[in-house]
Amino acid sequence: MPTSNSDDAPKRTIYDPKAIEGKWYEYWESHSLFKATPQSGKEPHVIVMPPPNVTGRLHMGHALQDTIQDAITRMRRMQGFEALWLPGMDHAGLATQNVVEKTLLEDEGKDRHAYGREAFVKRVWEWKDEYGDIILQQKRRLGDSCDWSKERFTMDDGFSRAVQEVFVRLYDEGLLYRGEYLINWCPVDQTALSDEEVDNVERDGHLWYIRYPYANGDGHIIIATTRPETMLGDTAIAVHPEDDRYTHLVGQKVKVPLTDREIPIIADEYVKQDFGAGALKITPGHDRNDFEIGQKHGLPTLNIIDLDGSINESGFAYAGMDRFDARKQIVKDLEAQDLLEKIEPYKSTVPISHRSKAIIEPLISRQWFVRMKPLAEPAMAAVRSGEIKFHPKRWENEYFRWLENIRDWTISRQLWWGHRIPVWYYTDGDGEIDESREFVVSVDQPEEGMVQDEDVLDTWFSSWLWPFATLGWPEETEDVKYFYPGNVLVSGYDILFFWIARMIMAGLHFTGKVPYTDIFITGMIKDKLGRWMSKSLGNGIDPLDMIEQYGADAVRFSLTILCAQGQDIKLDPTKFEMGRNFANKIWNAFNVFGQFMEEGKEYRRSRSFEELDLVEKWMLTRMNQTIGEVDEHVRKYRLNEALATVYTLFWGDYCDWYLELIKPKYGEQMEEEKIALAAEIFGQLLQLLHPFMPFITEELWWKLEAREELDSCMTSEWPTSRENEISVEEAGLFTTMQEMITAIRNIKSQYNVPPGKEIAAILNVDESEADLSNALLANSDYFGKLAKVTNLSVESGVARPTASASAVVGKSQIFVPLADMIDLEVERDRLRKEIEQKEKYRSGLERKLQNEQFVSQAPADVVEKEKQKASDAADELTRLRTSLEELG
RNA sequence: GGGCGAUUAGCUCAGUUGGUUAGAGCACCUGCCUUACAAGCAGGGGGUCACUAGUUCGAGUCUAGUAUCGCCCA
Repeated sequence: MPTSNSDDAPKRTIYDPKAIEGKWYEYWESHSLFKATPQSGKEPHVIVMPPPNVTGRLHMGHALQDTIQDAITRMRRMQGFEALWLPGMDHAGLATQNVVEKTLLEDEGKDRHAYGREAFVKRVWEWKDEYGDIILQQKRRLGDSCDWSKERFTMDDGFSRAVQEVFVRLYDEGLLYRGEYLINWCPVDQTALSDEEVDNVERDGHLWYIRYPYANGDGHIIIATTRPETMLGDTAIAVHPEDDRYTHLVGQKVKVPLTDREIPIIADEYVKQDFGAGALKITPGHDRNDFEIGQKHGLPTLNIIDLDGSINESGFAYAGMDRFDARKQIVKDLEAQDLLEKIEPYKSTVPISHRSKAIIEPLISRQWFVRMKPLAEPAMAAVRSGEIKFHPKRWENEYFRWLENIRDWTISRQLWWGHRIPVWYYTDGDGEIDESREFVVSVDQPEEGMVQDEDVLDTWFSSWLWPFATLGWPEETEDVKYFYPGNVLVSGYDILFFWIARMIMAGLHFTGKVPYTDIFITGMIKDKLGRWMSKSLGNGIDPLDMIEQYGADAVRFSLTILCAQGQDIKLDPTKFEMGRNFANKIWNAFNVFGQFMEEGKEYRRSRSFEELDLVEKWMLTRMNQTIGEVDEHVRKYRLNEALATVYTLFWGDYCDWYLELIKPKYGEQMEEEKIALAAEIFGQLLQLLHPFMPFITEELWWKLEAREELDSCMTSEWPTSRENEISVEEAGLFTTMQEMITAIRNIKSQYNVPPGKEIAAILNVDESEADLSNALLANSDYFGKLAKVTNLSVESGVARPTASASAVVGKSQIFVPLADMIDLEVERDRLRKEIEQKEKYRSGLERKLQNEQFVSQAPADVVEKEKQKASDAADELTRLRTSLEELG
């Protein structure tokens, strides 16, 4: 009876990322290995990190983008660049103010007004100091190799100065103005917003058809509206100038129901004749299109909605009511007066605040604006000329479309947390602003007694300066001179307009240079059903949980391999198993030779390339070919391809074939020469993997040989392809042997021969292939190790032994004698199936070659290749048929 | 309404300038605890590349159109 003894059970070795990740991050950071200095004498490579919100927590989008930025940075560093990845945070005006306000309300029951501005801002700073760098700590868990000594915050002193100087400069240049225009007002956050902060969403609503009675006589005109409450602010009815139904009415007046006002009927081509009843009410005070029509026709503009979203004192009976309550009441009153023609269900587009999700109220307000057209022109030119390239390229279209239709930017915000607008007003005796005197635009207070504008600037008005203000601009610092302009920006398409486009404008306008030459636009991370991850859906995947569960390297590996050409990523936590399994594979692969290494001993290969074994030459050839491929993929920003290439090399070639062949039998020692080469190649693989999987590669780097303080895989020199260690011919011989071994394994599997069972095999090699014969004879042990062929004979012109299975590889035949195990019918089926397949393949090629146009028009090398394939296939078919005949 | 993207194996996705018999991971089937790894090894099955037409010697790849899904802008 077989007994099981737990002591005999194989020892399980599983890679434990937690045991090493913290240690190496601490090592890198404490030894200042992430630091970049202008004095290095090297060529700089610069990436500025998109600054996360100070209130933010690490999410999968950060994890993806940081992984990419870090991989590029680490690779460039290894390639000899002075690689700077500059980190920092954004003060995120509204978000931060909201967070602190909420905390104050919960803890102390006070709102910010109870505190007062100065005290409140002080509280926000205290909050920032306490919680503000959580996300940056989280980024360290990912392995981000940024230069923390250069960390910046958009509200720190130097940065604030830069923001205010930019304001003054734009004002002096006539690119910044104050004025009363229709803006997006958020009644919840009580501030103006830029167009980019407003989402237009389709909602189920209604179309109300309302009768406006003629002022002089009977009858009425019917208009259709989605917002009946705004009728209180109507200043005209518009019809299309060519609409026969209405042209005779133009110039007449109608009564605005529920008010005492009369308004004219005007003609404007903007009106769509087939929409509603073909007549449109015009409310210049609360609709952007109506505002433009109003301007055009010189209509008065009535403001009927207050900043809190309620109807103001101009609203007759509805004054004081919330805008949506007023809508209900107005509809009810219209109905009562028989002025409501009908109600239709209607999908209308409603403007929503991106942040608060409240319905935006367009209203007239005095704000500060940036004139964007003059800034947009050079920004477009920089991309059009190719000076800046988008990856993938298609985002250029989106960029152009936005810039071509750009509108002025509302930059003032009615908040307390942010950069105070550097504008000063004279006051009268009571301390009130004296509007009769011109304001002064200045960073510093121009005169005693003047008061500063109450408003602050849009957060993006500071972050658009990020690529250079972080380096000390407007001062001409060493950092600015050396590190600016940068190289690559990595970001998601969600902030293409908010940030990326504006940074290009700012860079060109203020420094005269593009801020970077390449923009890598990533896809967005979605849940496995393709939905955005959100708190409300509860479908988010926390990167820190994933790091905890699978390790940072695994998370980075999976995110990189999934990140293809800007496509969104549908993420499922099980995807990280891919990375975890690979890390475990790497870990265990080291043990194959690592277990034989003596501590402190140096292993250096003494054999030249020519003296190596066939499999070693093959492995080095594969290695040296692949390094170039990896570089090429990275150059084209195909990081997924680069990583997949190394993955295949490591797992498919190094582990599955090379290590399997060089590892010693149980109980035997491994030769030092074998260890030396295995370690040499392993080291290069670690280097190629390091940018993607920094922790495990660093750990194993130190196990590979004795290192000195300050050594690191991350600062080691990136491997280059050694052309003199490539032998295509010998690698080809090995590849043929791989095919033969696979064929034998296949036969064993088909005949249910246990993989471990020892067998014999006969290789019938064509006389023309002496190199192959020699290689097989010299390396017959490969067959023993990988297919348990203990008795291999290599011959020419032999016939098939009876009771054997066969296979064809190139010009060679393989016979595997299987004694009484052979089932002739099974073997015939195998061969017939293969002949059928091969014949189909061959006839396809023949057809192609018989096509005269192919032969005459296709490139010669393609035709030659096809001919070779056809003749190879014909050879193989002959051998397969012979085998079948020999079976009888 | 305008623009963009996607549609490839059961699932999730790669596929570069048009040129091997279209690949990977997971899942599935068979056999393996073979002393690095069962988070593994070996072998295998599985595809009308959404559809239609075109360009071409040759199309997953280029062009036009259709369908479905998604995103952005108005």
